[in-house]
Amino acid sequence: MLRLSKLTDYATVILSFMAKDEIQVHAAMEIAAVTGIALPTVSKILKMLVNAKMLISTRGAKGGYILARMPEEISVAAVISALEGPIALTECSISHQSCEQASGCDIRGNWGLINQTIHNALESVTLADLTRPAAVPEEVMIPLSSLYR
Amino acid sequence: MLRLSKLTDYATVILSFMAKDEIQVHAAMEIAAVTGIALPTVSKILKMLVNAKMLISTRGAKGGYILARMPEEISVAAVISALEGPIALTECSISHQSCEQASGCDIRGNWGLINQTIHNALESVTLADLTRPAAVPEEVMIPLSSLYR
DNA sequence: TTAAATAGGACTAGAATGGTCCTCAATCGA
DNA sequence: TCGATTGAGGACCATTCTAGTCCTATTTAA
Repeated sequence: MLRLSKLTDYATVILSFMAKDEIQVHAAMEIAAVTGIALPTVSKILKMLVNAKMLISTRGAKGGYILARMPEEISVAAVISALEGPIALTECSISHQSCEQASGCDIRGNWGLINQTIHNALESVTLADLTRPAAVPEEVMIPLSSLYR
Repeated sequence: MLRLSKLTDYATVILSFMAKDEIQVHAAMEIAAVTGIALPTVSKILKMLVNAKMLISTRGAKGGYILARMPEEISVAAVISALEGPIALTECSISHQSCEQASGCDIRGNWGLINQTIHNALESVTLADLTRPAAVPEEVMIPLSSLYR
């Protein structure tokens, strides 16, 4: 199914809520209330996004979270990476250690291309695109052939 | 990590081996020996591919498996679907049942676009492309804006 | 000083995944 | 006809991963 984890899904929901008024500080509890996601889970996700330098946190009373960058500068690819690590379809695409497959590994190079293609697609969509349903994002072409050298 | 299951990875290895001489019938045991994947696992994958009408099987002595279509006509998207079901990043993209998120669901439409984009990318790469490392696949453009109405 | 928030990590239950195995059915060839 | 070979179908298990919860420490505003 090529699935994205539930947490990543939640993250996009949370981030798009925050993107609506990006200069406002939001507490975890507020976000939980608005999105309907349980507080501990929201909290966990927010911490991950802070670690990924995607959000900035303020501790203490009146504290909370705020976007570190403009919604236009936060790509879906970045969100996925923050929650799930590097975007790659296959194991070998990440760690280039020896893979034990006897004959199959000449495929790897091409998997790299597929990964690249998908990465480009995800990179081209930003939080801003997600929050504005009818908006047309900037034109992005992904000519497969250009990925081959 | 946006990961593909190991079985799907294996499937591509198996299929590319079979694509090398596509008119030959290959037994599961032979494939296991060549690819280095354990026989029961190979067997399981082959059965799935048969169910997906991607391979044709012959029972009995001298039996085995053969590609149902030409390598050029088998897309990576089809392989993934065969092993993992419909390609979709989020749950809601598959079953359009009500999703309980209070405010986040205006995002859904745009997730659909991302899914479509990725699907197109995977659809545009075929088994033939995977087996010929240096080959340039047919030019495929994926203008994001065209996906919006 | 107290209340409100986040930081960091441990922990658990449940689901999914990868992998194995067994029995039945079909086909070929001697 | 019979036996060997090969796939079909499904049950099954162990391990890993995921989602989700909770606890304690730290920071800050009032």
